[in-house]
Amino acid sequence: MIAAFIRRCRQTGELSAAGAAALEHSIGPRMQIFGAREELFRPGDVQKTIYLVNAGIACQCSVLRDGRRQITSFLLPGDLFDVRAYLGMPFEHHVYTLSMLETMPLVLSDVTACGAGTSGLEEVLWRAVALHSAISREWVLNVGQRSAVERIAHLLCELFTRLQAVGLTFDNRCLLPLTQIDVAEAVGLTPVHVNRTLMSMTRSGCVTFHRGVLVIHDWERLAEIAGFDARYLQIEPTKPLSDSPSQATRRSATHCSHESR
Amino acid sequence: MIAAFIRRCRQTGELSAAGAAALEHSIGPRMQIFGAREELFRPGDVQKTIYLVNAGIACQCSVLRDGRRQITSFLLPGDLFDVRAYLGMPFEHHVYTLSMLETMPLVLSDVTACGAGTSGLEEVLWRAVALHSAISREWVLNVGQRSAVERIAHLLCELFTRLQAVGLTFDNRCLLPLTQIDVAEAVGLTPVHVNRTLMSMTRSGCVTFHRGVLVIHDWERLAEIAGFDARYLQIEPTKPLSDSPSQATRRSATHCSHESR
DNA sequence: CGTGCAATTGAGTTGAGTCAAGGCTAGTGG
DNA sequence: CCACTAGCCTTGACTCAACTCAATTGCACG
Repeated sequence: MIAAFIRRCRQTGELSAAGAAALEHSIGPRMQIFGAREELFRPGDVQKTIYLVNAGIACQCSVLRDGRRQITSFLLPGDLFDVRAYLGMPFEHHVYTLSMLETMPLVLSDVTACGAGTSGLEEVLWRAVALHSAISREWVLNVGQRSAVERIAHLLCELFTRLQAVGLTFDNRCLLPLTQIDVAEAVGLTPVHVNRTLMSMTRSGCVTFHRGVLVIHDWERLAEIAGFDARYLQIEPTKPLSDSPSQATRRSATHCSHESR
Repeated sequence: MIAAFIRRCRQTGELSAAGAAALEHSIGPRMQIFGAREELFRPGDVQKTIYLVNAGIACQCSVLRDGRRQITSFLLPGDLFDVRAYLGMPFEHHVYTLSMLETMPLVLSDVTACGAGTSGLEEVLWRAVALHSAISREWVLNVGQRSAVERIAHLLCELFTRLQAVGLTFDNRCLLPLTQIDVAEAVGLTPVHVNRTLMSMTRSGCVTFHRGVLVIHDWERLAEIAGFDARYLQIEPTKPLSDSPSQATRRSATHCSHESR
C-alpha cells in the first residue's frame, strides 16, 4: 500500500520493522485519490496534516502577480508534504497534482504513536525535511548558475534518481507525467526554449522525453552535462543501465517516438 | 549574549521564559569567533553540532566544477545552521563567513535538556527549518522568474526584514557586509550586471547600498518592484520608515556615499 | 606608496525570450 | 465513425536582457 514510502524509510534504516507495521496499520486505510491537474492547496491554506504521496506526481508552485510561475518542488511517491503543516503554518504556494495522485494523510498523533524521539517517525520527518531542503538548495544552484541544457539535464537526472529510489524505474526508463511546460516552470525557462533544448538533447542521443516517458540512453553523458552528483539525494547511486549493449539507439533520432510509447 | 536568537524565539512565542534562561545558561559560555571570509565547512564535512549565529553574517555556497558559484542562503544573527548536522549528514556545500562571526554550538543534549517535545527547543529547530525552507523556495522563485532589478530588490527586502526582526536595523538602514560580488552570487547574475542594476536603483532613489551599508529610501517602491510579501518570513511586517519627512534624499544620487558611511 | 580587491564604465556578443504560425494527438459529441 | 476542439509540441524570424571582455578608478591595508 504505502510501499514507496516504507521502502525508502527502511532503505535508509530510519524506520524499524515494527514502526513500519504500525505505520501501515494506522494510516493504510485512509488513502485519498485526486485527479490530474487538481489543486490541493492554495496560498493561505492552513491545515494540520502532513501528506504522504503514495502514487502519482504533484508539485508546489509559486505564482507572481503578473502570472509568472515557478515550480519549486516535485512531490514523488514516498515524499511527505508539507512540513509547514506540522507547525500549523499557512501555505504560501500552490500545491497541485500533475497526474492522478494517491495520498495518505499523516496525522500528528501517528507521529507520536509510532514512537517519538530519534528512532520513530519523528526522525523520518526530519530526514524528509533535510532531503527537501537539500533538493531545494540544488534547485537554487540549478536555476541560478546552469545553462538551459544543464538545467534540464540536471532535473531529469534528479527525477530519475528519485524515482529509482522508490522502485519506479525500469532499466533506463520511467514514467514521468510532465509536460514541457511543467519542465519549463521547474527550471525557469520558457516552454519554447525547453522544447528546442529537449529536441537537441534527443538529437544528440542521450535522452528521450516524450509523452510522459523518460528514457535515458546514456546516463554517463547526461550526468556529465548536468554536473549531477546524486549524493545530495541521500540515495546510494545505483547507476541506471544505459541502452542495452550497443543497440545504438543513439544513432537515429527518428524512432524515439517508438521507444517512448 | 545570544540576544538575537532568543529575541526571535520569544517573539514567535516558541520558547518559554524558563527555556530561554536554560538556553542562555547552557550555551552562553561557548561562544566561538571567526574572522571575515573564513571557511567553516566544506563539502563532505560531517559534524553533529548545530550552530547558532549570534552576530555577523555567513553564507552557504555551492560551487560547480568549473567555478561557477551560487550562494544558497545567508545566515544572519539568530539563525541556526545546519540542520543536516542534527542528523549527522555530510554537507554538500561550503559555509563561510562574510564578516566577523560570533557563533554558539548547540549540542544535541541542549535540545533535549531544554524540554523536548513541542514546547522546547525541538520546536525551535522545526521552526528554523520551516523558515529556511520557505526562504529557499522563495529564492528558487527569485532566481527562476524575476528580472535583475526584481531579484536584487527582493534580496534586499528579505535581508532588511530579517535583520529588522532581530533588531539590527536603524530606521531605514542596516549594516549588510556584502560585496556586490556576493549579491551577484546570491541572485544568479554577474557582478557587472549587479553593479549596473544597483547604480540605476540608487539613481532612481529607492535604495543605496554602499560599503556594507544598506539604506532604503523608499520601502514601498522597493517592495513593489520586488513583489515582496514578508509573510513567508514569519515575521509581523513592521514597515521600516521611509526617509524622514520629505528630506528628499532621492533627488540626488551623488551624496549617497555620504549617507552610507 | 604600492598592491589587491571592489566598484565602475564602455563596447560588442549571445543565450534565451517573444511573437506568431502550424502540426499532432486525444478526447468529445454529433 | 468522423468532424471538432483544446492542449501540447514544433519551428522560424526577430529582439533584448544579461553576459563577456577589457580597461579604469577608487579605496583600504600593510
